[in-house]
Amino acid sequence: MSRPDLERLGAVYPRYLNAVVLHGLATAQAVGLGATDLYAIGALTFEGRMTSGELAAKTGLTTGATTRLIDRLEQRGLVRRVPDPADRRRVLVEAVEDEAVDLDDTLAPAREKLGAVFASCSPEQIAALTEHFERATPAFHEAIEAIRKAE
Amino acid sequence: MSRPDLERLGAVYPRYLNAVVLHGLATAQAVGLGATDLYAIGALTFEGRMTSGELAAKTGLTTGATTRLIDRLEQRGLVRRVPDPADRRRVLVEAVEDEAVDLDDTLAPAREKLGAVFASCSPEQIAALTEHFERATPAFHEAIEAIRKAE
DNA sequence: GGTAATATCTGCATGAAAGCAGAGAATGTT
DNA sequence: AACATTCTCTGCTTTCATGCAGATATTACC
Repeated sequence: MSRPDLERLGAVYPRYLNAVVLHGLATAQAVGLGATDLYAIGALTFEGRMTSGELAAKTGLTTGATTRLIDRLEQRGLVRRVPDPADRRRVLVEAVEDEAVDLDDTLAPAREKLGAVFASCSPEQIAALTEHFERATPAFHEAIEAIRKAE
Repeated sequence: MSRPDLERLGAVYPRYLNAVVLHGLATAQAVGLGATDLYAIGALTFEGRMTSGELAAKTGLTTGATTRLIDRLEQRGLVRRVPDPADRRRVLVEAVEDEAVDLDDTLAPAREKLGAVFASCSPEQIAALTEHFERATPAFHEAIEAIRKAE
């Protein structure tokens, strides 16, 4: 791979990441949630129900703070507490589908604009992007883990 | 473009974005900054000096809150206030290079892991990714603007 | 030159998020 | 059956980012 290509990527990529994060912050603020709360909803939506403790690990919060986080989300009807039948100390938390309406509205502009970006891609480009996202996602999660361990 | 391709992208992409945002949050926390503060540094680094008011517009904060944001960053030596010679009401803010050492360390894991992801791409894939990032960045910024207007 | 508009800063107040330490409930371990 | 461990929750406290409204300084307009 030629050097100019990599240089261009190196210039573009940080700005891109910055924009993604800022969009996340703006979204959270628009729906009246903290950024961590918004992430938690995402995690619950994408990965399904999990225990309070698992959510604490994912968010990097203490278990106490996580209880409060779940309280907040439950009060807004975005999330539901379900007792774990197998271990009654545990609480399973699951996202309430259909209740994230305003969140959906807030994400609409991004969906629209990025939809346009993707729509003008060739199938080969879509394939390349999909593969990248698939590989980058675990990379970010590993980096998160490394960051937290280093603290 | 075939439907299965788009479905796969639709499944992967939200998780990817979630991971990026979470990484941003974890990074901010690791260096002891708020998420907004971290974004501000990025904006100043990538776009160069700007006035306090411009920074307020970019972050979505009031000018008062932005003054405090600059105070915080200045106290840590990450940012510098420079009087605008053309208009002495204004204050230009610029990132202090070389001072973001711990931030660099915190970003190191992501750089490494994502570097590996990019390194195993063909030149064509790199080109597709770079082009995507270039087009997605303004799309996100437009979406941010739309979100804030809708509020 | 005098008044209005603009840009940043300050004081004050508030709300919200998170940590910590201990309580309560359930499970496992010997 | 007793004890230790695990999981979530609660009370309390602290920290901190942010808004708001007014103060101050500078520039623009008439």
